[in-house]
Amino acid sequence: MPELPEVEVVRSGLERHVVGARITRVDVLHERSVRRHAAGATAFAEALAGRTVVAARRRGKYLWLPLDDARRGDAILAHLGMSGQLLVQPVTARPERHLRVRLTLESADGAATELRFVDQRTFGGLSLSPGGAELPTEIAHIARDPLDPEFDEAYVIGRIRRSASGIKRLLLTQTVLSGVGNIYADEALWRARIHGGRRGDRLRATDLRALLGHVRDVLGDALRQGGTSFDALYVNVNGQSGYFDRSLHAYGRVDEPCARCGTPIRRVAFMNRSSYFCPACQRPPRA
DNA sequence: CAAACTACCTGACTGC
DNA sequence: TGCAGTCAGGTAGTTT
Repeated sequence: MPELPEVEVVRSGLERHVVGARITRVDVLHERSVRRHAAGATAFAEALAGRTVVAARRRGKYLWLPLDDARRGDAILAHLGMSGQLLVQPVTARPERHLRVRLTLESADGAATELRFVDQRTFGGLSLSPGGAELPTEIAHIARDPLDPEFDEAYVIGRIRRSASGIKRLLLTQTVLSGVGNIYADEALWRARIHGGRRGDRLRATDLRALLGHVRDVLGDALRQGGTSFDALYVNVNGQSGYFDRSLHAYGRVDEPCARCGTPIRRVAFMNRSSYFCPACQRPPRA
């Protein structure tokens, strides 16, 4: 399940293997994967043909690939959703089961490869952002992520302390800070010994500073290990799985002993998904 | 305006 | 063996 570390692994792979390549052909095999491109699949394919990828950027879980011709200043915008993958493959490789969009590329030395968007659950997708080379307007509302050099911790703490929502819900709100999903939210809260149901406006600034430090650490740790992978749905740009799941302390560990105190990890329903926490280390707020 | 809820999607898995 | 039900969860859009 791609969160920020996984998306960053993909971005750096694209930077290495796709920047500088020219798009010679686009095949949209599943309309839903380009649904964010309002003009439709045919227009998407026609607009990309002949263009050259000049960079690979990221904010939170969004990726974009600015294209040549600075006057146009457009970019391919991508989100992996739940199960999306971007794979660089030789043209001879068999089509993947859930191959949705295929970009045929010609690198500077004339070699042909393919950038393939593969996505089982089709929550992800590609689109063309007309003026989005610097920051696509479609994601202007997405806050900076904790690994961004210009991440404004004081601003984020201020936002949290003015909200009556639970802290886990706030960590998942991409307009407050971006890049954190269910897995890393649970891990950071476990590290900080804070229960996800505690209200933002009832947390001390010092505790929030520590929590955001843990968020940064857990994202950084996962990034150094190449991202998390649970079910082979996520693989990086060359098809390699991450292995951070072995280092998780809370997420997915229901009934297993807490690594700090031995109390069994609990699982509770939360926003149509699950939250995992240690009921001893992370004291729930009064109802 | 903030906060909370729902639709979207496929495949692995569980229980009868 | 088959089949219905559950679960995984990020985001946009809708409702409260």
